[in-house]
Amino acid sequence: MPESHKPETAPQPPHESAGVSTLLDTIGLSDFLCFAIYSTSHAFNRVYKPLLDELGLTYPQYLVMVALWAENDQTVGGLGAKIFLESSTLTPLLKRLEALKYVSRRRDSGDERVVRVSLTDEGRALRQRAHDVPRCVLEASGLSETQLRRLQAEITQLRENLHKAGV
Amino acid sequence: MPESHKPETAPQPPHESAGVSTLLDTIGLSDFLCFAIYSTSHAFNRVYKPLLDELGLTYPQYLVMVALWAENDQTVGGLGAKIFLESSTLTPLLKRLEALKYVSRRRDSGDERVVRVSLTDEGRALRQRAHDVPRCVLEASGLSETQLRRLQAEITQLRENLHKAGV
DNA sequence: GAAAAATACATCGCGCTCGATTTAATCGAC
DNA sequence: GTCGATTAAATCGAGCGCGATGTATTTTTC
Repeated sequence: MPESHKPETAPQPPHESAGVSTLLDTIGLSDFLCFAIYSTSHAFNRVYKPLLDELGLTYPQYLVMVALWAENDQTVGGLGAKIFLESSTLTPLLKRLEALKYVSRRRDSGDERVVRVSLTDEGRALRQRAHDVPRCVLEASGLSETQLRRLQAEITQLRENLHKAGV
Repeated sequence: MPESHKPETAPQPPHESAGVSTLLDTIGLSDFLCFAIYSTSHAFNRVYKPLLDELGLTYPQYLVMVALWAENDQTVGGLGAKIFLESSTLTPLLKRLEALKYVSRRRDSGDERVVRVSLTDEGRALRQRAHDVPRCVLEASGLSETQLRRLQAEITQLRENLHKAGV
């Protein structure tokens, strides 16, 4: 717990030529990568919302559907590992998808601890109705597919780093 | 509402040489930029949590404190414009910061509609205790400051694009 | 200067997210 | 086979986030 003794509060002009530690003292919100990610995540959500409203889905529900369209019949834990969500988040979310008739939830007959999540016919059919969603979002992003892929790869790498650090 | 009639569900191998529209049919979660952002946002949160727990703050509360350290005495609306949050989110959050004695909330005497949020002495003092947080997170990110700044700028641009699209 | 419109914040309901804990089933050691 | 440890989901409480709505104050319009 370092106890430096420097002046506080007043909006200081940024020191362009300062070293890292000094920079970290004088930065504002806009300098935080985490804030850029945080706020962009919300911005994506706002773009998705009107598109997903038509399907009756929220964004995390949509992610689950995408995962199931790619591979049907997954466990709660398996979905959580892919989407990085805990069962405490997924269980109620999946119950809502079940209430919407898009998925079914059944205990695995071989291992009664496991719950298997599968697409219903309506869940499968939804894929067609959701067909244009990624294209609409791609357009809203204003990025070329090349830019997008590079950015996607860099951020995914960043996520891996953070996971490793979070041991 | 496009009504194509193609086979569904089974995990198809990605067509490396396919055009955009076909690509969008066969992608999985890992191909979505929005998912990379979404999951990395959560990953950041997990890195921040143990650091902020010591200060009694959540991540969005920390953002408000950062904003106030940069410029004291801001309105609810002004904070919301910077952090991209609605009053429905900020009002209860600010009340919690007030309960923690880090900020005070007062109606503006000139315009009684406005609530001004200011740092308390404890809120100012917290800045010292939070001094190492950005450095810890920077280290966890595993990025050089150069990489970090470039990525931060690109994502901020992306956020601006999404805001424009979301008219 | 009174009525209408706009502004700033607060309230409410719903869903997401997590950590901590609980419950049930399976696996391992013996 | 039984006890203990492990595993998989579910449950609970707290906080975030938003859209819709409400309330009080200000500004605008006439």
